[in-house]
Amino acid sequence: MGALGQDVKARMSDFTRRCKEVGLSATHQRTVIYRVLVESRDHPSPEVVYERVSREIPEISRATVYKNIHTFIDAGLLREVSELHQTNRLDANLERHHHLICTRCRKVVDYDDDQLDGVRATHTEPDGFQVTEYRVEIRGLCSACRA
Amino acid sequence: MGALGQDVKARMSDFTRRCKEVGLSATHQRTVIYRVLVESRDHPSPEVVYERVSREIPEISRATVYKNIHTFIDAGLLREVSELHQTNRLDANLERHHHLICTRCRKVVDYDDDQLDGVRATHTEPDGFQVTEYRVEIRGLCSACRA
DNA sequence: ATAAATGCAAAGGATTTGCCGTCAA
DNA sequence: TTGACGGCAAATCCTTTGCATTTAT
Repeated sequence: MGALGQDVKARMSDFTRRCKEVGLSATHQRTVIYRVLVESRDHPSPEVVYERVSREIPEISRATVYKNIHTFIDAGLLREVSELHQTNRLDANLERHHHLICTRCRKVVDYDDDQLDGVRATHTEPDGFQVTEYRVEIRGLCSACRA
Repeated sequence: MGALGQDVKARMSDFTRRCKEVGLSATHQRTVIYRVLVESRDHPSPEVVYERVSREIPEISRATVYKNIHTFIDAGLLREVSELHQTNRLDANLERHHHLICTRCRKVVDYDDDQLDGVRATHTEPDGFQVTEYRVEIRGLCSACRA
């Protein structure tokens, strides 16, 4: 078993433990969905997760996949790459700037900070990417949602 | 006219100029859509843009708003806050890390970099936000899309 | 028994597409 | 008079919801 295998094993026992902590039953469906997620390195969409899980559980429904993705996110077992996926959000400000994003109400506020403008990766061409821009996303709760 | 007003004026002439450059007619609809975007500080969704534009042009259709948003993005007149809004993208890696995002094919790759982990805003509570996390998004073209 | 979890199908929301009419070069 | 643009409606894609059934405790 290679390094990834070890990792999957460790994360699956985290999964089991966390399920107990929050009172979730680790059903067969949930276990397979979570394992597929842990084994995926490509940040799959729910549809892709559904496809992959379907190979092991052909009868599974999309609803189960979607519901459990939410369940895992609520339990802190899973994250979204972007919280802004429900609808497009537009920005006519073409100057270099960053964003404050409220993870609760999805408010987005521009944030200018020279210090952040200087952010650079250590590696010049990370993973073969031709980098065009570094953007810092500052996540948290806006003043209204903190209250 | 306040500072924002000046800004809107300047950006609208950028708009007109850029339209000429790329051979787009600056129709009434386009001009109003773009002005609404420039005047909006809340990073609106296409639906919200449609509502705001509708006040001035009640007959406008959503299709026109959506089509022109794409047109503006292609022309470099407008940006998306997140390129990952068409579908959710999941991440079971709970360790602190950052992302490389290909703006063409939407590939997302994890990126670990101690240097980026140290990124902090200059202001302790920017805009009243209670910050929980700083994430750096490195945008560019992946090796496949560069080719 | 009781609550939680699944699956199906329908509904809902966001976005895109096809098509046709109109307008300007 | 040709191509670009706008508007309508249908289609599509993604996601959620309601409800009946099953499963676990």
